[in-house]
Amino acid sequence: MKLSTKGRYGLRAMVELAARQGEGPVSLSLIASEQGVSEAYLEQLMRSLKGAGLVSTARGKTGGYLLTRAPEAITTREVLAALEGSTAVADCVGTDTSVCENACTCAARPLFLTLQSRIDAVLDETTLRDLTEDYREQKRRIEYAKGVS
Amino acid sequence: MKLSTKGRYGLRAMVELAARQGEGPVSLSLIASEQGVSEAYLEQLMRSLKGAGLVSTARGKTGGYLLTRAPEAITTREVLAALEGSTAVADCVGTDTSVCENACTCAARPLFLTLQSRIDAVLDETTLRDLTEDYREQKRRIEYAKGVS
DNA sequence: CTAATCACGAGTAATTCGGTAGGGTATTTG
DNA sequence: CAAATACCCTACCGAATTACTCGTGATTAG
Repeated sequence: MKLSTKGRYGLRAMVELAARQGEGPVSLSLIASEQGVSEAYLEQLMRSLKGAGLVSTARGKTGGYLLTRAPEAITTREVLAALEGSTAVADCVGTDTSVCENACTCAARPLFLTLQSRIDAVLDETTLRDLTEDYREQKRRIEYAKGVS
Repeated sequence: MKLSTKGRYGLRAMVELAARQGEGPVSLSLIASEQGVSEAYLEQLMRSLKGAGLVSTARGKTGGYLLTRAPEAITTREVLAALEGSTAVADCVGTDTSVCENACTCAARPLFLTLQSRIDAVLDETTLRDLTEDYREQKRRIEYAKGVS
């Protein structure tokens, strides 16, 4: 059931990108240092995200990554699907219906179906904008705490 | 995000047990053949379930496995937790709060928290009885189809 | 006794996870 | 142009996990 680091790191990178929208291309090294992830590893994740059409890139000296859509138009489900391949809890409820379609005698399938629909509902209704707001709020609190101490 | 075979097979075994309640101890070989799982592997899963107190066993010639509670009193969350260790989607929202408690700067944590609560809600409200009803219905349809052909 | 059953620990092949290493290509700044 | 700074891509690798199997023993009905 657990999400892999791909999903977690990639999601955080996307939030970082959303928080810096309008600043122009954001470099890999900045995202990596800000989120505490290895540059080489993060690059792989960014490639997956690019392949899914969620980010675009600018090469060259002032290059970096950019969201292709507004943060509120990118759902966390899209992000996770791009990174983890799918958000399905079991093959028989995934997008690939060739496996175990309706002939499936699996006693647990009804559970998986409702589970999947609820999970996807949360992921569909949560966009990068939602997460970015929380993130900014969190950063403000940390800055404030620093000023006090 | 995907459930392992432990969770899937174990859940199916529990449904089989629930469907045969009142028939006395159900042997491993019967469950395994009925659900199409290797006997040796299933035994391990049953051990986990026994360790969690969800099934009891009878040894000897007419031995086998029994549910310790009524099917409607066993939630799918209990079963999955016994088999997979936990139903947490990330360590920072699991039962072990020592990891990444509230000081966590993770941008994705709010998402994980709501996701987790929705997942657990489904798993808590779905009992073995619910799945057993679907299973019996399914078996009836298959028997009927056989009679027709 | 003996055949059928659960009990338990060890081993193992395959896969996934979580990266690292290192070269290549495009673009910009000076 | 040249050098620096990006992204682009492939391959590999160690460790952990998954998904099993096997062998041996204990227990009980008939």
